[in-house]
Amino acid sequence: MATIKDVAKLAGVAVSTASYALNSSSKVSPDTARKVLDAAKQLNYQKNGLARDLKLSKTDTIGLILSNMSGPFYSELINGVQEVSMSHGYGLIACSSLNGDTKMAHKFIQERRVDGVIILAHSITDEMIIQSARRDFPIVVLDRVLPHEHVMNVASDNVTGGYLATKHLLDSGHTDIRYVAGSANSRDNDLRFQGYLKALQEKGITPLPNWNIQGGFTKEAGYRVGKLLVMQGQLPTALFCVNDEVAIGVIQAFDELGVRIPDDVSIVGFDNIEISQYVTPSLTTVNQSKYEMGQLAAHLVFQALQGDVPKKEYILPTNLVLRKSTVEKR
Amino acid sequence: MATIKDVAKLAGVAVSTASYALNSSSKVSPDTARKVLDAAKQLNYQKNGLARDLKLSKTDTIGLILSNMSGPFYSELINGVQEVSMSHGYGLIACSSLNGDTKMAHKFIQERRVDGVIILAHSITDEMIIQSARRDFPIVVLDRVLPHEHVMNVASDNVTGGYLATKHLLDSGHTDIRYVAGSANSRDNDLRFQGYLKALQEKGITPLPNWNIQGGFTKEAGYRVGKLLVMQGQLPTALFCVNDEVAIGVIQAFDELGVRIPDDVSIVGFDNIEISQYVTPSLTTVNQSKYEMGQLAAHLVFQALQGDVPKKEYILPTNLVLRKSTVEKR
DNA sequence: CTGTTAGCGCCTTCAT
DNA sequence: ATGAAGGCGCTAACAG
Repeated sequence: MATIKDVAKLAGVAVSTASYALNSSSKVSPDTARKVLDAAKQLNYQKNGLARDLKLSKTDTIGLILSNMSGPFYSELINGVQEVSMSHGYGLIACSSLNGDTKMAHKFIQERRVDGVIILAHSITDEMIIQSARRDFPIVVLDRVLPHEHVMNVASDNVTGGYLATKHLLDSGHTDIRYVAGSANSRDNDLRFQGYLKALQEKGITPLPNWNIQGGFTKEAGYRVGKLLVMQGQLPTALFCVNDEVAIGVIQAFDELGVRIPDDVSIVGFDNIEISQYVTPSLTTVNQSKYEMGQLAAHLVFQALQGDVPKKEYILPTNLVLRKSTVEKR
Repeated sequence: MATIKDVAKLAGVAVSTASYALNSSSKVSPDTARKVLDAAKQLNYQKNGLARDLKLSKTDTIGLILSNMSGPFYSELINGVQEVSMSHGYGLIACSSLNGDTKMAHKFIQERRVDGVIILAHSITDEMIIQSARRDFPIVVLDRVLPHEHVMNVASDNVTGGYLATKHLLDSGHTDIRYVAGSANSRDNDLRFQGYLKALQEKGITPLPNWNIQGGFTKEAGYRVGKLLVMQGQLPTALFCVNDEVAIGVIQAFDELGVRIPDDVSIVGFDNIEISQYVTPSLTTVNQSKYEMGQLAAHLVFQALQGDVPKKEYILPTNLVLRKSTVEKR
């Protein structure tokens, strides 16, 4: 591998001059510049970015840590982050902590391989985050609350989302509305459940303990719950699922067992992932502003990087998307 | 930011000793190791990964360049790459060249910020790739042919895929089968079209020029083509679309205009993206082994990194997935 | 087992 | 406009 030294030698100039030329500084005469560039081409010179980053103590890139790079939820979020990063002349690299493998995340967060980081992965511990957040290393966490001088929190309004979903069902005449939960230790899950409870309470309905059904966050979990519900023979008239994937699993189970949606059971999901509009029946769901979330997160990183001290907590609105999986109860 | 020097000083040892301790080398006594680790904790020391990478001339991570990190096609591919990378103790970082922004890709490919790279993005030019491929910097390109000593090619069997799709339609009694194309300069598109032609020829059918319909690779393109076809009033009985997204766009247009699928028109897609099973009617399509593709690509990178010289070209099988968007012609 | 030291490749101040 | 030189933070010979 040719280094800048080789280029300088071949061009017959000093290293510093070569560096200037290569970075198109105006401090170098067009003539020498051309000589240097020629030499570089001849040697197929490629700059070592690591050396440059080390020297300058910055990478001009920000990192995005997801729990699963390929999940359906992330598409729009990524686009939001990407757009803003690009407009600031920064690059974006993403990694996942799939199966709890935090190795790469660790490299992002603890080893200065990026200038700032956005985290949407619960396998990254609060402790790890706190250890690294500094004025010159801003961290934005999505969907978790983590009070810290240099950590910013962005989340959707899960409570209102849960409330809207349940309210819609209530307004449609349903009274037996169950909640299909995600994992117990999830904040999202709790918040959505809170919204659900609030709506019920407003109507003076007290949910039975078994109305809160333990599920999970996956389609498979939803499928299992769906089957179980039918086999137990005690179908409610409406179901609010912690997210769309679960809802889709339930729909599939119901479909196989001859339960009609929405005629027998109305279903509402959460997230408004792309697939939700394509399933049959199309899924009524709570929309999160995923694209805006990505944009905001990235904006915050750059503000902090520029020395501003932005507000630390942000809640993005959610709204109900009416489709065909819910219907007025007759 | 504390450096290893600070840690060494606080622990009262030399930097090298600190380095050994921090990297849990056996050359250091448990006692000193503890001292060093304590000092590190006290200073909240965080290693500078860039310095380490520069010194060792390796990053232990490989890069994945996609044209759009958030496309529906990539999920499984990413998982395949990720799994293999992980099993080799390497990290994986991904970037996208969305809107032709090759800045980050450039950092991956030309600036040694990763140890090897997998490219599935046509905005990266062959020239750029050739410039960087070396024995110690393996590059795997997906869906393009690029003969080069240190570049490996992996692709799906697009021709057979196109053939199978068309053959299925033919076997179902269709004779007026049109092709909805992607962009003209796309190799995938050409290959799938070739398969289509081959199947027609076998049956002695000569396609009219207007059977090859210019579309694009997106849902919107498909939607436009769908509308156009109906407005022109000359519907074929079957359609083979360059990919699933286009097919879904067509389905949507047909649905809105009252054209029944598959009764009026049978439709076959390509890729078997996740959504294709959820649309109504579910989409008959050609499956690509996306997960295996990711695995293979990663494997090749690691083989090359270990000094092996793997075969340069790989074609992965495709197969037809029968669903409800096609039917026997009556 | 521990300390000294030479770079990895680059950028940039300071002289000239 | 160009050159010499220091140093970013780390690892790994080498010497003791």
